[in-house]
Amino acid sequence: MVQAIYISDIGNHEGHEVSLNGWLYNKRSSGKLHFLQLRDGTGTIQCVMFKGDVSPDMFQQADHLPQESSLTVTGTVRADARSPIGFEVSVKSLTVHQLAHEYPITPKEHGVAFLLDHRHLWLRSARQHAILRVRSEIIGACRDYFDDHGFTLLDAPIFTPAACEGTTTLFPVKYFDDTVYLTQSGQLYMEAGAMAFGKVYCFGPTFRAEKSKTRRHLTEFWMIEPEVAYCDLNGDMDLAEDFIEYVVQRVLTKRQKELTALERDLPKLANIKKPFPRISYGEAIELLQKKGIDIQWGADFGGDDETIISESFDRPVIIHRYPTENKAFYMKADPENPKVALCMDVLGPEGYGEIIGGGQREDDLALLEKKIRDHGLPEQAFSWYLDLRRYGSVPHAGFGMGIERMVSWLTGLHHVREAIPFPRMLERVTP
RNA sequence: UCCUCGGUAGCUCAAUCGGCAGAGCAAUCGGCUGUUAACCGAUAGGUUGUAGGUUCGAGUCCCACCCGAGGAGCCA
Repeated sequence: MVQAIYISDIGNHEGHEVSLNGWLYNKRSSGKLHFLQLRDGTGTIQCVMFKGDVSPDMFQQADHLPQESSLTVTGTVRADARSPIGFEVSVKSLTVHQLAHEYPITPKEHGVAFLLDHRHLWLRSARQHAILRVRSEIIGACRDYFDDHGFTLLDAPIFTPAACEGTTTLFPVKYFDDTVYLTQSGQLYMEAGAMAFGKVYCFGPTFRAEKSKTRRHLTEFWMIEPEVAYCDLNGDMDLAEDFIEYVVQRVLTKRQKELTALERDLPKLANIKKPFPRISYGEAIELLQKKGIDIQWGADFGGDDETIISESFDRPVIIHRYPTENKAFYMKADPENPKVALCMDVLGPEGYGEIIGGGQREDDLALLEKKIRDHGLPEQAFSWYLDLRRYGSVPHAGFGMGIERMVSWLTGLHHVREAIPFPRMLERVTP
């Protein structure tokens, strides 16, 4: 019995006969030989079949293999300087598991709409493969970071009774005779967790029913949210900075092959090291004004404004202390200047926009009650949350990081839709 | 929700002023002993998003709707 191996492991089998289980990625023919590009999920390798080496039937069959047919190829591993991976397989026999129907995604150009309609097949292409392996590494790095720094994973619920922030649109779900909503953040639950465990994080899907139609938005995305008791805004920024540095450097080390395949500028990522520049909202406004932008204190940053700010630095920039007005009710006002909140955003470089948003939470019961009233929120729905301020309230802080935006930044994507296996967007929920 | 652009063969696109519906790739058949999005020859492939209207004649002009892409606002 010939040993079945993965293509990623091919280098350990030079000169030996092996079997490869996979799918036909592409095929070329030259009369008396066939070049079969076989992929198995770990890589792609060229399998060369000479007419004299196999039966006439097998050679004829190999000439009529549709793209993505499932195959087992048996042959001898041979070093070859012409191969991009250094090896080829000289085919001795071929088993066809299924002759694929005509495959819609050809090795030519396709439009985005067509590819998204065939997302379940698009995942097989080399570029998508590289992106999603980087995503997998990013998620692994995020979890390892928090696990190794004393955090406890505490899963937040997906069904929630009310808005976390009131302003953002939620997806209603029929829940027996009631209506509940798909979560838009696990934060409030993480605050409960921080009071119980000290340091916690959650990682799960998040839903926003905003009718956003931009390269940075999905209606369903994955967010990782740490929350730390006895932590202030500065501690929160320290955590975000250390966390991002770890994730970026780890992906750079372990997924260099994928990043190179995606033609990512590696030195730019290697440069992502602590400390990150930290500027206040007010300083960001001044920076924009100096660049000739007509913007006044109190205004929100638009996408273009964020890009201008982030392109002024060679690494992520932390912007802190935004105006309290228009910010979520749970954000703590700065005791030294109540017009601003102890919150922060981390903007990715190269115009990638907001990667992280977070800050210090309001820990005073009376102030929090007042803010809930001022925001017109149903006090009853937040009574459990207010308990956290009744029973041993302490300063605490946290943040949320959008996984897809991180993936987009690190892989250099133009749109977050490629950063998740099956994107959900306005007007697109299939496949 | 608003603004802009688009919808023609399975895919990517062309079709001049309103005048015969076209090409490349994929498919099918044939050729080639080193191809790298292989190449060469041939065959087949169409309700031009939908429904109205103008016209001798509409892929092309007008109206409505559907779908998609890009951007804005909002956010991670």
